[in-house]
Amino acid sequence: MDEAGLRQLLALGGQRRWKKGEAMFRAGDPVGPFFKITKGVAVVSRSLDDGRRQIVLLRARGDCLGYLDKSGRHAFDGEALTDVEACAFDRRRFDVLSARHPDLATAVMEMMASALWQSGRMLMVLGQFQSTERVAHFFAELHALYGNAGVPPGSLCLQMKRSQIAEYLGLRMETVSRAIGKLRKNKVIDVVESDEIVVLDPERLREVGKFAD
Amino acid sequence: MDEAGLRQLLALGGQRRWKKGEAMFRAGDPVGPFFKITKGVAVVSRSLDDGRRQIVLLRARGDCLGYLDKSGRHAFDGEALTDVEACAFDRRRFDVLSARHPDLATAVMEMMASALWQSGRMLMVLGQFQSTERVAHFFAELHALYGNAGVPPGSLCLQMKRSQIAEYLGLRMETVSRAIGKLRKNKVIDVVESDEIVVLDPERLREVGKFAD
DNA sequence: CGTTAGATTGAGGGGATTCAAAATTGGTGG
DNA sequence: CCACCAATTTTGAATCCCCTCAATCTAACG
Repeated sequence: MDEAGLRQLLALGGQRRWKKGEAMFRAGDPVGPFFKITKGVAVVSRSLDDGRRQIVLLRARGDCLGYLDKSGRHAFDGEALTDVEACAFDRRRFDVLSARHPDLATAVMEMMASALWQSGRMLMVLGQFQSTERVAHFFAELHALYGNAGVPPGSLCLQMKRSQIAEYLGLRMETVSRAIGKLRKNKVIDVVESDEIVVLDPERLREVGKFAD
Repeated sequence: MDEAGLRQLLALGGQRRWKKGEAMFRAGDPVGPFFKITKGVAVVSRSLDDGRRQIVLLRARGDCLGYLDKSGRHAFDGEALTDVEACAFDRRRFDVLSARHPDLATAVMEMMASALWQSGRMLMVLGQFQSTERVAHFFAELHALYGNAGVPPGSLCLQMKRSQIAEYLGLRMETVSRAIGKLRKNKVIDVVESDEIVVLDPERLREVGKFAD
């Protein structure tokens, strides 16, 4: 994307912040701007009136969220998992700009394609994997992500409580805890301070979690 | 989209056909053109080497498939569920055209957004619903689709074997069969000829299946 | 009428859930 | 620095739901 376009794009975005646990948007609310995260982690989720909740997507720095609408209203809930900072983009002005800049439209499509690919993988995980496989897959996924972004090799900071991991993996908190225990007993991972885990055997972790690419 | 653009678009597409059960593309294969279905139903799926398989998306007339790639290779399997006819579009030429026609880019984005919305809903189904809820949800979804497209009100032609429904809902064939039996006993649906079901009580079907909009 | 593919039904076992208790962690103020 | 409390995690026991494996039933077809 050329410089002028990039400057215009940045000009569109107002910086916004949320505290850990705060709602960024709620399903059913009229849609406002959408967001591109510059700091922190957020989750996109969906809830039933009986309390059941499913986390649909994890979003970190560089990812966008809040763009899915059903006739002008948010289709999902968005929540700050940690403290979050994000750029807010006005939809209409963004659309106008992207009509003039094909590169931008391409970037949006690539983002959506990546989200689709990821959720296709999660459908496999939720539909076919059992608990230990799901948890291993989750750790392997984080391991692959952190692989790029520093920290001592093999060390993962979860930033999610067991109950949130459970909501992501379609399990109960206790089941997640038991699965972690099993992986620990098998020396695949180690747990330090309950929200930091160390990958002892990446090979086996990917194997148990059927994690490819 | 204007007429000239539409004509160009159609000129891009070669018509292709598949017999019921045939593979349209396979995960790992180099990507070719993508497809827009003009007749029949197809499924997008993903398999593990141990034989477990998850159907990720159902695609009917008007839907596109085969556009998701991971560095030039198909990320999923595509299969004709019934006999299928589709328009095949060359990616590169399509991209060139869509760069000149913002409307086309918008249409693609809307298609992807709809697929994302749908798979978000399926994540909820697979992660949180129990068997009868899943099956009811599935029927309610079909009911809503067929609602538009004729046939006597309440009558659904499945076109899927129990084992395929099972692969879609993350269950076993036998469990699907039992769930159907339960819905039948409760007079929510009735079964005729094993691949045609009649919705007796749409209200309760949507209720059991937590189906909204 | 026999054959075959698909659907249903039954019995038994296993994995995840539920509910409850115990252990650990984290935060706060003394 | 430690005591104390709240929040979270872990563990245990009982239950439930789904899966597995097998047998039976049904429908379509030669």
